[in-house]
Amino acid sequence: MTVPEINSWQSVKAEVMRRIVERTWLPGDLVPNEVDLAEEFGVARATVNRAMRDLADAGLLERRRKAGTRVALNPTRKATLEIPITRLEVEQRGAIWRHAILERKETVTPVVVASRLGLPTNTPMLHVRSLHYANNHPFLYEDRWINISAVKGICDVSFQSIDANEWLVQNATFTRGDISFSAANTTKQEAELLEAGVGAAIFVIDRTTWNGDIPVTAVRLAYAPGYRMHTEI
Amino acid sequence: MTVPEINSWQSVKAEVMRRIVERTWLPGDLVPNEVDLAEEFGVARATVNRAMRDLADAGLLERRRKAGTRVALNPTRKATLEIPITRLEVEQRGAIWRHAILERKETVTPVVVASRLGLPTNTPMLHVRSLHYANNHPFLYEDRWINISAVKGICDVSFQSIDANEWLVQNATFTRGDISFSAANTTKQEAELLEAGVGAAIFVIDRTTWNGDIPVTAVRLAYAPGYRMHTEI
DNA sequence: TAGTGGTCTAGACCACTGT
DNA sequence: CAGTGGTCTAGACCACTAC
Repeated sequence: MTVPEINSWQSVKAEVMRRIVERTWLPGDLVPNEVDLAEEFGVARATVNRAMRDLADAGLLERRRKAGTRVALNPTRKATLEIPITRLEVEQRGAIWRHAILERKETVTPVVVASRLGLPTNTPMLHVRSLHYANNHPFLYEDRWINISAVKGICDVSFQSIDANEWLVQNATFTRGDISFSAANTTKQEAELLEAGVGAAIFVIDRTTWNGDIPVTAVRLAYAPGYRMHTEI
Repeated sequence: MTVPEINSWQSVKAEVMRRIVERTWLPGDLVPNEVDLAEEFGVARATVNRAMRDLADAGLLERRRKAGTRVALNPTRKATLEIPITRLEVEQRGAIWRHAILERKETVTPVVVASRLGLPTNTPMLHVRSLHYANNHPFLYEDRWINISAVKGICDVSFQSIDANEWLVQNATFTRGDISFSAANTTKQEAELLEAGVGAAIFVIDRTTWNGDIPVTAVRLAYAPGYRMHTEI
């Protein structure tokens, strides 16, 4: 027998995947329950469970109590994106990172930001605009609003030597966030800052984060033209 | 006692998260090992393990054998993106989906596609270009190359009533894929197809998938202006 | 109401890696 | 070498839900 032995949850996962890929189990099919699979593979049910849960998380299986486990009809594959700190992202590309503060002002929430964060319009906020460079070329334009009362000590930070994202990540943990990705044409201002043509297509990330129910920060990240976000599934 | 009882991996996770958020454990700190936490919380070690593994997956903890578990210094939060089937994505927005095939041709691999897939340039491929509509407005322009020998029966499918992505998803499972997201200015052709201005910023997804080591398909998805991809973390 | 997945436990052994 | 996380087991009870 040259058949790989099944004795770990990873090998169970591989075998189940093989059956899906080779169409032994077709999309929509009900697959055997955990007890039967455990017996067939000669492992404990917990081991089968770990493998099946993993595959369900990946979107290849759909599981429901009592109804059992089915091969996903529309395997909505899930891709995991890492949201890195800009400095590290730049450095990982072998470039030298630096950043410059364009503006840093304590003010109250403008309407558009207030509604996005669910805050009253007179909430005191810190508004920081900055530009990140890779090897002295503009890399990212960051426009950030920070809820002062949610982040202790924020007013004493100059952000000259550390960027807002990195400081916040280390000093203001958040529990949940909202991210959207889109494409936009540069405005005149953005074009100048990013040293790009007016109207050039740029990749934009809008992110809002909360700590429990308290809004922490809302930020718009506009990447210089040519930026790609990459992942594997 | 108004303290929430700790008796499940979710409650362990919540308590550990609370300590991170409230800065009882600071970024970079070594946290107690699983045995100690299990004793403190009055649960089994497997339960603690499940919670800690979950937090490590989410990027809040860094774990290494022997070295122990630390609060992540740079919590690279991971966002999970669902890559849906276009028809479902359109229908979920309450719009009516339809699609049109612009071109469908069996040919050999052009150099640029061959190198991306790692195939010789004379490999027989199916080239499909199509346009997806939401409520009769252009929604997505899809330019796809399919490795004929990797997908049995592909040549008999007309893609008139079902789109290529959906057919492939159900008939040609893949084991891994490569996705990148970027922004681009429309070309003249794309602008006409998507009924947008020339140079409008569009959101682009490039995806390549393999089944084991065999390349299956490479596709470029160009979304009409205004498209946003959204997720939560 | 019964079948299925979800989870917990207590104990064990293993794999990796810092010292 | 020894400490830590990674995983497996056997058994148990629970939660959800299709029927």
